[in-house]
Amino acid sequence: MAYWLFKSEPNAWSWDDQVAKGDVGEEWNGVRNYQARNNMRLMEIGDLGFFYHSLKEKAVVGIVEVCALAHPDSTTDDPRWECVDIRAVRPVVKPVTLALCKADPRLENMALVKNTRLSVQPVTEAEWTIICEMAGVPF
DNA sequence: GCCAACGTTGGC
DNA sequence: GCCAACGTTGGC
Repeated sequence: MAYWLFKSEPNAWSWDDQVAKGDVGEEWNGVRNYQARNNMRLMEIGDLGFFYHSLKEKAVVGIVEVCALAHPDSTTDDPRWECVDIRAVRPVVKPVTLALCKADPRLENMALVKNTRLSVQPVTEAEWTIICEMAGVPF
């Protein structure tokens, strides 16, 4: 069981869009970055992730679960690009902002803090626990 | 809207 | 295989 973080611009694909897909979930498509793709190839069914809104909001707003392994990205014919499917599990009680993560010395090595441009990132178990606590989510 | 950071591309 | 140029992301 591993933990991840999925970054999205809310005007392109928001938490509400994700929730509307229900348990069927949705492809996390459109990723054109090798590091992000490689992370998705490592994912297993049932892995959990944070759903993060970039730009104006800059906060973790929900919890998602991987519900399909990496497969070709349907938005391109280029065989290099693959993606997983994810489904919404539950919203957070309190959004955890980037500023909060930066302010917590336990999170200073988080990819979210150190590598702001990576759109699909690994999250350590320690980071997962800390942010779930801050978010008021029982995981 | 600007700019820093980073990734990718392509010429050599 | 190096590196300059360029494009994109995302925080501010």
